[in-house]
Amino acid sequence: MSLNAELSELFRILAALMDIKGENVFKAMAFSKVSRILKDATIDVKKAVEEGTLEEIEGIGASSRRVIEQYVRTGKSEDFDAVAATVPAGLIPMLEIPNLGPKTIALLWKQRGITSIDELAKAIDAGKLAELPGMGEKKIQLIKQGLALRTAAGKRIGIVTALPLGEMLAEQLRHLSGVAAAEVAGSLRRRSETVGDLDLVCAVKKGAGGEAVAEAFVEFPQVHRVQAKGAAKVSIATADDLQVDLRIVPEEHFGATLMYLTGSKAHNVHLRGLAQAKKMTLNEWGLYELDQYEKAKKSPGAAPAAKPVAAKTEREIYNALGLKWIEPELREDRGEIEAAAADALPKLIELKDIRGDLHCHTNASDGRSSIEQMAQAALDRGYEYLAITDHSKTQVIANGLTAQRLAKHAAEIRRISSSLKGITLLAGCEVDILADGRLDFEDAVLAELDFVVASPHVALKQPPAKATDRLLRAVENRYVNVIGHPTGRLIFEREGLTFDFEKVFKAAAATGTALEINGAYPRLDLNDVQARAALAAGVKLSVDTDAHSTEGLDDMRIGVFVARRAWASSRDVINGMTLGQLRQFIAHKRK
DNA sequence: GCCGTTTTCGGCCCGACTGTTTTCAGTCG
Repeated sequence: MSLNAELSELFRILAALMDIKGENVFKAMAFSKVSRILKDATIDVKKAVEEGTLEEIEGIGASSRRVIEQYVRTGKSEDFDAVAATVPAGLIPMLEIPNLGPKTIALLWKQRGITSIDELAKAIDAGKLAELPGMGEKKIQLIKQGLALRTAAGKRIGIVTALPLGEMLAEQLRHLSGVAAAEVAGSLRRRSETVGDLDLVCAVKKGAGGEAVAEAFVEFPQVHRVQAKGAAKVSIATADDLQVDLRIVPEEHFGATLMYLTGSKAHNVHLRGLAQAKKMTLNEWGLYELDQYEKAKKSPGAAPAAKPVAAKTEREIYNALGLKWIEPELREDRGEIEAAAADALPKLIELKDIRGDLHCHTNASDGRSSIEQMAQAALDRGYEYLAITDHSKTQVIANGLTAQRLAKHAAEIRRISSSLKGITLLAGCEVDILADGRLDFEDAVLAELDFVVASPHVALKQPPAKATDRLLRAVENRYVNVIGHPTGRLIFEREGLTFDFEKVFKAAAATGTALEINGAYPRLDLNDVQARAALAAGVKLSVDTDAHSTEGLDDMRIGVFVARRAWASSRDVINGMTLGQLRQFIAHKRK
């Protein structure tokens, strides 16, 4: 775990301890914020401490700074240890149990001496929870249910699984009578690489009731269990124990609810702060003048009886707050609100800006489709070019090409390319970056190719210093145009390489080497935060699919989501270039 | 704990739903 990650975890636990201790909730929120800041940070915390730049970071105050500084120097924090000594460590994981929160955990601890999940389970079975204040039979059953669910609840699913499900549910909602609009919201709308649950927003037309939609929704075939059902909100679980939350609102409030449910939480909190500064209040019903809102009559599930400043569309609400509309992918409170206020948001890349795919395989190595089939599929997707980049010889398991086979393959690619209209094939290779940074082919072999992707496939657990040298060596090779899936991580499966990002980004920018956003799930490598830091260092990105079949080319959509979350414009991405520009990019490095 | 053209003290985002409650606390997002 990196130092940033360790500290982020430390503050996450510190916030949890505050919650359980029943400290001021804002204290816990403050620590949570520090945890999030450290998780998102692409800065090197150690360096920030050494250079004294920690205090420039908003949200990190004197107390947190003291903890960070001591931890960086000594690997521990006395402040943290002092708090941790007062609360049993076993209580922290209990916070992950659905339906069980900090107040109840503290109650169980103080009144029944329960200090771990195991003890909780035993206490329930022994009937020891009865007669606690506020603890009825239903509540005990809820906690029991939560215990049974906890493994599933902590499980996140990938965007490639969640997106089709979410889009299908939204489409089913749109077909219900009285429904004006339905959209996916939540982290899925922000295109996070994984999601913990699904959020949907449904707008009903005037005169139509939310009850009917709620009733119809719980009858959808995907619904396995209903957890809560009101006229404004329904929570269900699918057969796979994925939670789906639906909000139902009158259409004139659709934008406010969509915005609220899209989040992120940090983004929303920041916006509500802005609203307050303007003597307004922002909630899922809309943006209201504070004095009018306070006077207005309110009842659960119904819009407050006040005229909102804005509510119908997201754009109106952002504008009323003095902001440009913010793309959902940016809503992480990573500077997008400040940028929106300054009209300095990037024009995010879109799928239609992509002119070609620069990393794919054919049946010459481990792909399933032929050169012709891949070329036709690329043409069908409107591409101007396609680089065919089969594996190099070390990838025996992937039927990697020897230099001899590669030369023949390249000739074949060029022959087919010259017979095609509307698309150019680039004869390339995905050459292995060996553990020591040597490439799997000599320069003389690479020099014969039009395009080279160099990727690490093995030795993905080597120490950071070695990994840094390894990648730098590949970056500095004049024939290497893209570093493919630079870390080699696989979501949920392996962490991949850690290396000195700053150093590698700097070298990539200086040499004219692009870094890949590999759109093949579960790679998504670089990830959003890394890719954004690369862009900030002046690096170009290459958004590719690593397709092993014609259908694999469709993963470009996912790759573009990651690029958008990295704040990338089309000009930041080499396969947003025309073929002529791309050839210049390649030639420039070879000079 | 953090922050400041509204504040160095006193605020800090806000509502829906459930359960145990006779008016609210806890959890969730």
